[in-house]
Amino acid sequence: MKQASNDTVPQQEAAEAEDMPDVSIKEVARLAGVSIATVSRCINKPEKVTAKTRLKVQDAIRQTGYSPNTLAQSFRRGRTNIVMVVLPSVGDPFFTAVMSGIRGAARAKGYSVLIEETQLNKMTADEIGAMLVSNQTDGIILLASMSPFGTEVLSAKSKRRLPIVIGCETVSPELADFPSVHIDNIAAAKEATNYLISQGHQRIAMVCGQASSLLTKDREFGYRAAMKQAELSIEDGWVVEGELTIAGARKAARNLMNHGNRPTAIFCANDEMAIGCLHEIKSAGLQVPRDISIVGFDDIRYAEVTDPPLTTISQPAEEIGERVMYRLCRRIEAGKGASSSPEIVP
Amino acid sequence: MKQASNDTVPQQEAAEAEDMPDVSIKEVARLAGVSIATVSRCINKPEKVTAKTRLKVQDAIRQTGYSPNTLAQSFRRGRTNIVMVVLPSVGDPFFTAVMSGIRGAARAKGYSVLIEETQLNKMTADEIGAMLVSNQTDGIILLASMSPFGTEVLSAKSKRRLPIVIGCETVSPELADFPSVHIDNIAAAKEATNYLISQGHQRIAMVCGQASSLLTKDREFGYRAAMKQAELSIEDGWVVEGELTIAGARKAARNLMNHGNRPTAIFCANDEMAIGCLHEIKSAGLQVPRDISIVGFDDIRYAEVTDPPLTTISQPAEEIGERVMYRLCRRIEAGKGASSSPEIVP
DNA sequence: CGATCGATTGTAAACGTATACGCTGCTAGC
DNA sequence: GCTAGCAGCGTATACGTTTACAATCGATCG
Repeated sequence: MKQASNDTVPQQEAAEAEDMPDVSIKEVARLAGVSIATVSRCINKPEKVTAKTRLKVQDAIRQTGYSPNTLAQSFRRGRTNIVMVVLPSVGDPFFTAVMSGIRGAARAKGYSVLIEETQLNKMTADEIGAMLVSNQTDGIILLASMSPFGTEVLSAKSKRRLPIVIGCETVSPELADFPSVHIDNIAAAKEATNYLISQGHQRIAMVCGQASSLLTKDREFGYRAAMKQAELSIEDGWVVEGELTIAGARKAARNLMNHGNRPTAIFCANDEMAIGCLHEIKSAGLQVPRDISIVGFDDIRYAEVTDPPLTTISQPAEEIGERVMYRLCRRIEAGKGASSSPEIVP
Repeated sequence: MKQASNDTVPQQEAAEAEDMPDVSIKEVARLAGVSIATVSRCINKPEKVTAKTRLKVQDAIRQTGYSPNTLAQSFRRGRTNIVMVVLPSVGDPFFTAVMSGIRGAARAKGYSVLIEETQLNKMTADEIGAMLVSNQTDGIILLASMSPFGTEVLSAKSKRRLPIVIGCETVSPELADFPSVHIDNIAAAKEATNYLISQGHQRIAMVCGQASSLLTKDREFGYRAAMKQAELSIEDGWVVEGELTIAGARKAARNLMNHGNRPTAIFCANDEMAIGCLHEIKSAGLQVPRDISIVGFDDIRYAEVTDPPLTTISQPAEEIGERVMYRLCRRIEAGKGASSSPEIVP
């Protein structure tokens, strides 16, 4: 299990194509015998140029191996065609699926995607602010709650007119102004809880994430609502807050198993935690679902290969990703106006 | 399970800070009563400026809410402080872990990370080429094999002097010039196979990825070497090539279970496939490891929560990520020269 | 006190592209 | 054949920043 590295410098340098370090539009213009304006037009608005000159220019481009300096273009146009996605962790398969949708839409629209994580290397508010304000990007998709970072976002947004769209995460009051795409987490959590109730469970616990995650808080809210509606009581200690990781879930599961009034079912705020609970419970010698039932949330692909298969609430992750990206694109292209009316989709 | 969207336009506009759409260095200079050069120096080389003027300038900056135009900076400096990472799929937990290392190092060095996937939306060679050549980035980390995409990389590299470092993926001959960081996959695969042999297995199969992935090919090579060394034969149909997904692995597992001479052990090229095999075999009513043993590769975090726990070859994923990023940084900073001698690390 | 040198600041050019504006030449209508 | 109109192209400027070089200021030393 060794790690090997080699670091040889490429030697075959002057190959068939003598490498041109920096061929600019000027060189192309000179070679084609036209002005740089014409070259620029050939590239960006070919219909504004005669077929003849277009050919000349295209030849020159091919000959020089010219490709426009993206940095200069970005600078001139004030556009980078890069969007930033802020999410808690790229390790979460759910966000991975959302990213997949975002990326697909981004590719279709000609954008690159820059990813920033909030959880991984605990960022400071300053870092977040700097990140958002460094306008290397044309817009931002927030999949993570920004609430721990104060209102930096707001100021960033008001100063630079940077389009921001929120996905997945429920919108906190101070961000209510931004467009957002997400499922109705409260309703979905109610559904999950009702499912357990319909199976005859009365002592139902919940494992959710930290308070900073509005997402899981909404799910907790739905759970409590469903319990109340069914007139079932929630004992102290049945709602466990843990890190949104396997390890965090294990700890939560231990707490629940040691509870004086042990629940017969657990609703987990996401699948990763459900998987952690499942394993911890089985490790403790209990059986699932005979002794304790578990329901997860997100329907990540590992949910199908657990033993027993995990019951989970499915989110159309990719679709959410696509939608949020397209929404952002509209925002970017529209500059500022053009807001669409709210949509509801199944 | 509804999807709700709201798209209201922010209304509270002229808050306390009247938003300045585009305050440039000129405005700051005017306000501070100095030249723009001095302002620039205050920001980039504060030691070259008197404390008094520095204060004046800082005041002006605060007053105007100025922040440098990153696009102009990038253009001027010819640097974006963005690096690109090309990988097969962000969904793979192993690459996620590598990314985590990359990202940590990137943050430390002041870089943002732009991620591109090759597998997800099957890219054409042209797309890859365009991606690589659009020099919005200061350097590229290749975690995915570029072999399906021909030599675009090479030409991109020779034209622009774009630093490229390869990680994880074994280096194919035409890319041997680039620095790379990876474990010895052949040795690790041998180790895995030898482990199974030491457990008394004689009929050992392997599930690996497509031919395009040199990575899994190397692992196959190691497997074959170990088998040969132990004088064990490999029957036709024992080496199954499948997609590097759970579904792909299931199919492979079915093939192996239906094999006339059914193997007693399977070595999988990665954990995701191992998990797929595991589940498919259990679904077929066989027991693991009683009937068939399974060994995976990568040690992703879901490996610990399978039933039974997965035996797997661990890679220092984060460390690889860190190393490859630091290597790239050196490349970027050194411009062109400064190659270090090969290192071997446990 | 004056000259010299170093520290500090200002001036101006450059990076590569996009485009507003003006000029040229062509075509068509009379 | 002349002119009006227009398509095609060139000239020149702007974008915001960094930096080489010049200029200025102050201080120190002779």
